[in-house]
Amino acid sequence: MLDKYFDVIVNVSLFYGIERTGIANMLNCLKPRVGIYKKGDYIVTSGQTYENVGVVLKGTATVSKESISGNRIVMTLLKERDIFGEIVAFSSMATWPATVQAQEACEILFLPRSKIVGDCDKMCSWHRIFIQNFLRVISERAIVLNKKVEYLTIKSIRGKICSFLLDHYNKSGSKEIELALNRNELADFLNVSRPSMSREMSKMKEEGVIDFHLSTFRIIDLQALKAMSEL
Amino acid sequence: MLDKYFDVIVNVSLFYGIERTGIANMLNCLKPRVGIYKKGDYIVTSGQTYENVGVVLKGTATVSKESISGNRIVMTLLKERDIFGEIVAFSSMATWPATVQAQEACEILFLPRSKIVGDCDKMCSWHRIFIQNFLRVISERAIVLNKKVEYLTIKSIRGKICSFLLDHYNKSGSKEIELALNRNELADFLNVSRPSMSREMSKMKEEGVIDFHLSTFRIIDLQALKAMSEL
DNA sequence: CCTATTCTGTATCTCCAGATACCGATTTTG
DNA sequence: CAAAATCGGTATCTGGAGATACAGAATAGG
Repeated sequence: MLDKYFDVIVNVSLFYGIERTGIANMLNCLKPRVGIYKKGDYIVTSGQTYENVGVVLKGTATVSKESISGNRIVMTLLKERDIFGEIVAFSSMATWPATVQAQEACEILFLPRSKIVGDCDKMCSWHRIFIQNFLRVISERAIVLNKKVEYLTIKSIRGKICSFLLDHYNKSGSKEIELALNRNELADFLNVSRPSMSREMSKMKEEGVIDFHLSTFRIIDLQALKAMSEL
Repeated sequence: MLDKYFDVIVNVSLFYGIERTGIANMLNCLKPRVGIYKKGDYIVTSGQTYENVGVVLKGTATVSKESISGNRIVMTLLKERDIFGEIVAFSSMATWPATVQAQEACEILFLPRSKIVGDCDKMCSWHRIFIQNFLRVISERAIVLNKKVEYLTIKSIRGKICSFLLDHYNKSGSKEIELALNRNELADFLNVSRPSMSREMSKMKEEGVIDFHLSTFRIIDLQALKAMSEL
């Protein structure tokens, strides 16, 4: 029944490192449900009883949260192979904290939370890997959030830019940085306004700390960059 | 050998819901190590190879991070029964991202990461609970971080205060709120300066939206509070 | 119970960053 | 290839929040 989705499922991070036959056995034991949605359909709604971890098999969906005053804010965009609800699964929350809605026609795999840790008696070897994967996915989500908190905590725009560039430098080891984000997205990520960010970047270029053209950045004065990274 | 710590261990969140005998068996299988530290000793240092999840059995310790420019910033204070390193355990990180140092004489339990998911063949029932606990602890850490990101993303001080109070209201259901934080801690948490926060709170009091005296707050105009919660 | 210390509210001054508008550069698309 | 749409840099103006200083309230400690 899940055969047609197999090529997608095999590449879902929760199943990394498990062979096709293992996954097949596992799905047998997890007894997942597949939901099919039309564009605009609600996949889960905020406040609804939480029961399953979701996996997008096909299509795209938005994760949104109703703010206190009533406006909906889109928080994430989900695409094929993305997971949602994985953090709620094992917390003590009983309901969905956000709404997931089909942005285009969607097919979703639901893995029952109760089955994941396994009442599968023999706790087969692939099940162990599955749980490790689960732990890894959640942990990495936490690490990303932690990093985000670090950026947001920096007060000045300059400090944010410097930290951002330094992190890239530390990861790649190269003073030449190619960003995947455009200015709007970067400004959004750092939680500042685009013109203010541009202004600050231009100043830094003038001062000879960095150079850039469109999405290509180059660190010129590494020392200065470090010194300014936490103003 | 671990007998003297048992009353502490029983109350560690990772072991919730497991009977004493279960915990004893489990510790047998996890083969943990206990480390004893004097005040000021380094328990783990940033960059060191990651191997164990830590549990504070006795004493207090600080978690600190070296910023890029070299100053150390204390991020958390650990006390008896607190866990550290639980998020790194299952990520793909190979080294400690922060330093943990004994603030007073400390005794620490180290649970080897490799044993946690269990090469314990029969995956005993308490082991399953242990892993569920682990998942819960990490998930809840992620949820807290997520909440923190929400607060930090709000631009205005007023918005932050409103959201903060509303969250408390939603949790307790009461318009009378007793805070555990003092002004400095609250300002720190919201990442604003204390005088600026006080100024804003006073304005809101004047406007008849809230009332407060020291750590006792009262919501007067709930509608107004909601309306302002995301300026 | 009185002193010392910490905590909280308030005023002033300065300035950083947001909002807005606009233009040129770049990319997309028909 | 031309027209349209998106994207990026810059200028101006303004407001909100930070820094600092200080005084009164609350709490702790002897």
